[in-house]
Amino acid sequence: MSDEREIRIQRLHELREQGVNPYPNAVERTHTILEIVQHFDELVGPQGSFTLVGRVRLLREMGKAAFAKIEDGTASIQIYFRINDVGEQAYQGIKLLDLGDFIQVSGFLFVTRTGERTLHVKHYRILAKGLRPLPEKYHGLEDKELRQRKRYLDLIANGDEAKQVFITRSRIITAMRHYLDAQGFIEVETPILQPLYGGATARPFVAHHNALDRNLYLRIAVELYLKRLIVGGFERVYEIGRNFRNEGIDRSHNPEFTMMECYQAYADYNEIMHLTEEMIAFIAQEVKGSTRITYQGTEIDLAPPWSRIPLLDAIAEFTGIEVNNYPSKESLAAVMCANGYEADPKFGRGRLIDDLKGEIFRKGIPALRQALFLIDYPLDVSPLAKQHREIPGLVERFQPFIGGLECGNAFTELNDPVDQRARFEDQMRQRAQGDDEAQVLDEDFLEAMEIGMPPTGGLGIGVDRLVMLMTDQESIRDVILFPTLRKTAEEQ
RNA sequence: GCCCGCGUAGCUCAAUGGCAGAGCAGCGCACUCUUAAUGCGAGGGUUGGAGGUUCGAUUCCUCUCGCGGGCACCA
Repeated sequence: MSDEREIRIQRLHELREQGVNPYPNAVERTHTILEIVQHFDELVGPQGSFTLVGRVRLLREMGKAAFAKIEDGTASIQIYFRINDVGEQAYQGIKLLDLGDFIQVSGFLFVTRTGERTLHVKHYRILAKGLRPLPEKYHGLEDKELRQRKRYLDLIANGDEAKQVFITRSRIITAMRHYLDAQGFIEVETPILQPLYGGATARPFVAHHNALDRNLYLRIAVELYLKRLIVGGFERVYEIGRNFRNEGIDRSHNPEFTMMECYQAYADYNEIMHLTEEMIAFIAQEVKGSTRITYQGTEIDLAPPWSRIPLLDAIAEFTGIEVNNYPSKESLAAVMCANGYEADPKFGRGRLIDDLKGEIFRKGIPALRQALFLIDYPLDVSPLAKQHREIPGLVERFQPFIGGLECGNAFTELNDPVDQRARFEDQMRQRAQGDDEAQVLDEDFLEAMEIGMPPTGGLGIGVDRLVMLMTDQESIRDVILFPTLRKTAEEQ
């Protein structure tokens, strides 16, 4: 490795000795390569003069002529050097060029004998010298670890395919903003460093602020801050931002991930369900040109309306367990074990029901791979959601599932401060019993709610998972440019 | 955290209880329309790391690090 680097450094010195600056400040460029490629037929001919820039991706020397391929951010094109045209001295300079160098080339356009559109170079100069070799040109970079650790190499070596995921990601977020803005939502920014964390069931990362000499938490959700803004009189707010949860890493979890949360005053979860399916269908239409997507081999139509399935009905249908027949956690745990499911006795009844939810998705049932809403969840695992208007023990909560991926969470927000305090106190009891993921009581938030919070519907969407769906990626690490990884051997 | 799999040259991959190989990249030479250019030549490795078994380990065993998959946890 250092061999090749040494050689390139040597060439760098040679360039400097010849009075050439290998890293000039100013660049000339008349066209992007894409502009040239798209209008080639109009521009072709020996009278033309075009100046392009790009990275050298291929270099074939043939004695007194040479072909290369350069690539800018838009496209790539073949270029042709001939000793008669660039001059002997400049031609010898090609020997100091390496794959990966950036160059600026000027010349006219022609078509080679074999039909390749090519720039015939009259003048060139180096724009930036690369000191390390690029990944192999044919197979590209296939090592998943290297692709993630050194994303720049992935983007170079695997080209359009690698870039497309992240271009689509950007478009998805843009489309999401357009949709919400058009619905009258305003985008806000709330603290990432929080004195108390809340809004989700998760362990936080802890940071220390030196000047204040206190710990702050990286947010696990933005929920409680957005609700304060609803109290403050904003009717529709949203935030798209990073959340941090101190938990394991797997195909659908990264410790830092992007979530969109929105809150709409005077709405309930039925209206939010409508918003959710409309928004995701809109995004698909904008990004894919269709509401139909294929995820991991399954065709999914995101066009509304999606089916709405009460959670307990789904569990009954796909596990045979009628949860309502087992009103205590002991009886539910017993029937779960009898049916071959694990039931950890330290969990509450709602949590057992939530586990059954996980089980039905693990079965890979085709009906559950479409876009759907599971609705009406147990109260004790939903401390921020309002009690169901008709069914005791449940709350008005739903989760959108697409392709079997849980990609959000929403409810009719609890706005009764007395009930909210009781729910927090229940969470604190669970915390005292050793559940370190139970939510913590936020007195300032309760005070806000006591000022008066209108009936409100709220939604959180896991943006990374939405990107996975729209780009047909099986791992969240493939839709995050720099996913969280372990330390390398050198770092330890 | 637990279980399974993987880790060989810069990249993509072979191989074997007995001298570790190929293609691409790099180096030298030749070649004025190439297309993963071609031909000739010479290089390149602590086989992730540490230890053990063995006359001999890259191969077998133990530990460890990293990656992937599954489980657990969560979204």
